[in-house]
Amino acid sequence: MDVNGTTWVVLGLLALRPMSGYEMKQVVDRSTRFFWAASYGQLYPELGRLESLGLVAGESAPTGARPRRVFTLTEKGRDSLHGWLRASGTRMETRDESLLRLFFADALPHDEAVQLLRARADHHRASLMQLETTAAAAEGDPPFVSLTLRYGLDYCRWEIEWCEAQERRLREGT
Amino acid sequence: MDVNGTTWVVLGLLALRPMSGYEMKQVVDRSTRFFWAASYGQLYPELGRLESLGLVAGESAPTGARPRRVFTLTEKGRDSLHGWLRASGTRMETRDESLLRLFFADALPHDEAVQLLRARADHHRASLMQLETTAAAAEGDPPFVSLTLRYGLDYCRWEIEWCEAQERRLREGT
DNA sequence: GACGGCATGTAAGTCGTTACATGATTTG
DNA sequence: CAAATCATGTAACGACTTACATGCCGTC
Repeated sequence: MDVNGTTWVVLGLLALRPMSGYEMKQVVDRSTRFFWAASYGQLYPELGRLESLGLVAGESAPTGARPRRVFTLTEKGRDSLHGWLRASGTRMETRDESLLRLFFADALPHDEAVQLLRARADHHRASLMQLETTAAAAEGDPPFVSLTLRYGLDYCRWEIEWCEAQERRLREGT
Repeated sequence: MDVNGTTWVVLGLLALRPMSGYEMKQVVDRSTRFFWAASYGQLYPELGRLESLGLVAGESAPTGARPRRVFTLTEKGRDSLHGWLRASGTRMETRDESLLRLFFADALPHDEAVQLLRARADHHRASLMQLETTAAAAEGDPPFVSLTLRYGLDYCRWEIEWCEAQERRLREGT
């Protein structure tokens, strides 16, 4: 059937409620973006593909004269989604420039190297604030949607504490 | 000067010691891979490019009749590396299929959804064991190299605890 | 002498982002 | 009426992986 990551984003979002491609992008940017991003260049072609496979059904729902297509999950689409949710593949990839810097930080004078921990903590402090704003407007989310939001909050807090603890350790340890 | 992520991997590794492209791949696969992977298809072309820019210098160092090139960091290369280490860009991207599943888990019966937390914990338990093996053979690493290893260990432990705690919470909360 | 590891390199293909083109609608 | 937002779509580019091609070396 030929799937990719975007497939599951599309099917998963439509399991929550019918929506347009434009709306999907907005939802992704406020939620899964932190662990799974998606762009228009992926979303729109994938919607067309999944429609031709019969996993989603598109219906015209214009706003006045402005064209607009709203998609629904078909039974077949729901089956695929459930199949993936029950599957066990656990692909996990990260590109973390700040950790890469830390890894090579021995090339820097010790003081400057330790500073990198502070920069990393700051970055996660900013993410935390952003997530807290999101959380404030997230009443009534389904339980597992709010569980991943909680994950984001807990993870940021852990990162901040870890960086602070290591900074202390390195300053004392000298 | 036109840089990419592989640029910093190459320069950073050569700051540790001179090595060949083949060796770089091995080192990456045992260390930065978890937060910054690199393949031959990136490493070899990048080494050629950086050599022509004068940031690294290649020297022939065959093993018998088997050709082999060992690269060294030039002064210019060291300057570039320091520039990047002091820069503040903090690009951070993640593709975490297991979190994506969790986000969409409301489409599943509650029991099965909770199971996803166990699968995620198991995955991190496996990573932890792998890192512990790495750690056992990591005496004498430079301080910030072992700091990132410690990060991996601490992060895995935190993930496992988080999943277990949430699983308990969801089972009790019903 | 077969197999696994050393060693370099590239071609093909996938994945993903960015930026643009187009045009309707709402809001200040 | 200008600017922001709604809405769809694609083209070009860059990042990355996989698999292959090639051949030497050590060891069982």
